[in-house]
This record gives sequence, C-alpha cells and structure tokens, in this order.
Amino acid sequence: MAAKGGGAQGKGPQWQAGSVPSLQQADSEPALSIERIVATAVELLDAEGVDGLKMRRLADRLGAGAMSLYWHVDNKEEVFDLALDSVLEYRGPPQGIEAADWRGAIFHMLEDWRASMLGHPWSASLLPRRALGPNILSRLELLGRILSGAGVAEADLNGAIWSLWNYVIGATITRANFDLSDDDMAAAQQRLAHLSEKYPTIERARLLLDNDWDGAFRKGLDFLLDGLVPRQ
Amino acid sequence: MAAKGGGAQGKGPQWQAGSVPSLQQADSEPALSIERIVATAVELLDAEGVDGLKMRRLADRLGAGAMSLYWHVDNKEEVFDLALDSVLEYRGPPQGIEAADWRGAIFHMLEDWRASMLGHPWSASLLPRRALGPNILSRLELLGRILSGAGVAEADLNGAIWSLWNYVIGATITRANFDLSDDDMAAAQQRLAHLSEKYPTIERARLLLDNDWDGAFRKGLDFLLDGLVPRQ
DNA sequence: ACCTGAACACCGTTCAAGT
DNA sequence: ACCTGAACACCGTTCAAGT
Repeated sequence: MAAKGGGAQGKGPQWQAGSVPSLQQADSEPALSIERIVATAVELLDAEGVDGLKMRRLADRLGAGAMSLYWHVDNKEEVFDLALDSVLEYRGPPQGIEAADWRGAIFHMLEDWRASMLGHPWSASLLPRRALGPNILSRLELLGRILSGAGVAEADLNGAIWSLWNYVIGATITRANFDLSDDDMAAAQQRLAHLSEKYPTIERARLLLDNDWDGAFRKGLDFLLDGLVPRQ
Repeated sequence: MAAKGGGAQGKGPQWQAGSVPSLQQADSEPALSIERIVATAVELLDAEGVDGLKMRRLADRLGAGAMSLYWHVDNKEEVFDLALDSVLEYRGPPQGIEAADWRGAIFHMLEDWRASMLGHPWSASLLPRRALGPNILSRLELLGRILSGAGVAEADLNGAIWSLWNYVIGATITRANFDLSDDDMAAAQQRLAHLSEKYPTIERARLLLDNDWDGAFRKGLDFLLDGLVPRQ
C-alpha cells in the first residue's frame, strides 16, 4: 500500500483496450507499458506454461530491471488476469451466418472460444479461478442474448448459460491437459492395458487414445442445445 | 535419483488401499506412513486450499521433522496425486436403485462424484491436471459399463464417457471456485451492475447471484443423457 | 529402514533510492 | 512519473549424516 504513485495507475486490472502506446525510444527497447507486459506474458505462458511465468523472467524478456514491473502492475495475479482476458477476445461471427441462425451463432462463438483456449493451453485451467474480464463478459452477454432470442425463458436463462459455460470449460480443460502430454497419455494407456482385468470396458473403448475430441465436443453441444432451447 | 532405498518404496504413487498400518508407538505420535501423510494432506488442503499445502507445514502437522516426508514420497506432486484420488472413492449405489435403472445409476454416481469434489473444493481443479488414479478409473469403468448396458454403441462409448466427464468437471470446477468466495461474487455482481449498459442481458439474468447450481447440473445432465443414450 | 538439520537454489514482493 | 538493486521471507528439494 502506498508504495506507488497513488493515481489511477496500478490499482487493479487495467481492462482498457487499445490505447495507443506512447512514443517509443528510437534506439533500444521501447518503454514498459501494460500492453507490452501483457503481450510478453502471453508469449512466455505459451512457451513455458503456467509455471514458466516468473516475474523476473518476464522482466528479463522485456529488457527491464527485475522489479520494474511492479510499478505497472500490483502483483503476479494481475498479470495472469490481464493475459487471460487478452487471449479471449471475440471478433464476432463471420459473414456467412444469418441473423436468424441462433444455433450457428452459438456454435461459432463457443467453438471459437474453445479454439482460443486450446491455442493457449494454460488459459483454460486459469479461467474459472480468475475474475471475469471484459472479453469473457462480452461472450456471456452475447450468449445470453442469443439464447434469449432463440426462445429461452427469462427464468431459465441463467441455467442455460452456465450449462454451456460448464460444458465448454470442462471439455477444454480436459483436452488442453491431455494435449500437453502425448507421451503421458500413451504411458497411461500402457498402465491401463496392464490392468485390463480391472478396467475392461475403458480398456476396450481405448478411452485415452481413440477419442475424437472435436467431434465429441460438437455432438455433446448439440445435445445440450436440444435440451436447453425449446423447439418452436 | 538413488537418494533413497531403491526398493518398491517411494517410486511413483502408491495406490495400495487399506494395508493395515504397522504397530504404533504407545506413547507419542504414531510412525509416519503413506496413509497418515495422505490423510493429513487432505486435512490441510481442506483447511487452507491448494496454496496452503507446503511440505514443511505438512510435516509439522504430522509431528515429524521437515524433511522426513521425502522418504515416503518422491515429491509434492505425488502428495497431490494421492490426496486427490483418496477423496474420490465411490462406494456404489444405494440399495434403492434397481439394476435396470441405468439412468438412476449414472445420476447417483455422477452426483456423488460432484459432491465429493465440492466437499474438497481444491480437488476439482486438480483432477484434470493429474494422473488418473484407481478411484477415478473405477468410476470411468463403471460409467462405461452402465452406458454400454444402456445401449450406447461401442463406437460411441468414448465420446459419451468424455462428454459426461467434461460436463461434471466443468460444472464442479466452476461451482467450487465461485463457492469459495461469496464476497467476491457479490463484488463482481456489483461491478457488473455498474456496467449494465454494456452487459444488460447477464445483468438482467443476475448471472452470478440467482443461479440454482444443483438444479442446473441435474437438468443439463438430463439433456446430455437424452442425447447420448438412444431411446429404446 | 527410517528420520533429521543444514544448506542450496530459487521466487514474489518491499523498500529506499535513483533519474 | 518511472525505473532500479539490495534485501527479506519464504519454498521445494538435495545431501551427508544420524539411529
């Protein structure tokens, strides 16, 4: 407390989008800024995973002294919050989708969401633990609007939104984690095979090996929507 | 490597259940054992959360020297693995459920699973990152067997199992995290209300406040099962 | 076989100080 | 306003040593 300026700077997450970065020094590294910090944090997370993000390493990558970050950011948690939300922006449906096609709109948004998270495998597990940033809130807002327009009753809206959220989060976290370690998966299946007397069904199903993640995701989503949105 | 004995001891997770603990000293603390370590780790995790589990504190609680744990366990990760699986044992359906009632059997197992994880709020987020222990595998095996008996085709078994896994994991992780911080939730909703021009739909839905988590979980599960298991 | 304290190599963060 | 190095209070883990 009172360690830094005391203005609006450095107090909680900065959700401002795209404010033009100030003039950069012509010669060496550009000045530190929230934008550069967040972008570099995402790079580091992509390259090394959640445990790879250390404040000192982040500062290093930015060509800054180890402790310079703490003027721009309260703590490491805030770096996570900002990196997470920065990766979840939604640019909207492509031109091909009709306004009336609520199912297509939902599919596009949720599959895009899942793809964004799989593109940054650290992000999915982080999402449920962190505050809801503006990009996430926008997606939820859009989801609610589409569902509402598709005929979901006001009283059911909450349950419907969370059911879809839960499904997407669960599917993506699971996939992202199994994705990270193909070797581990094969090893696990190996161990399974060794115990096939105890787990014959999942051994037979080749649970860890043959799953069509993308197809299963779409199929389950279809079923959920069938239930959540009443036929008209 | 080669720091410890070299026998079967301390090499990877010990999934042995209920081997009788050896004689305890009559006077002070009982001897260290995997069972005591795991049980105490669960206590500590329940009381202080994932970040509260430190090797030194765990040893303290056990009345042992700080480094004694490392003879029984390879590292902290193994403590997590063991604590996690120890909390996920399934004792089977109650007497009331008929053998033919596959839907009731699935509901019971999955709701029990969810309840177990909510009873140890650190467990849900840990599960997708860790190896699949025997208790988890048993649940998956049971799930596969029931689905298979209910008429799910061999080729669809994988997708069905993972869809349900994803749904349960997603729902529980979300719930466990929001559960941990009622204040945060109210604060978040406060911030939302302040921005209700930007997020009118989710503001109107009182997204964070009025959700009936248990009801929504059952409903979504119903819809998924409707889709996954063909009508006969 | 089982337990231990000292010591190492980190990390996040504070602080007083620089420009 | 912005950046910095030294220093503090931790942690997980190794190691050589005890019984």
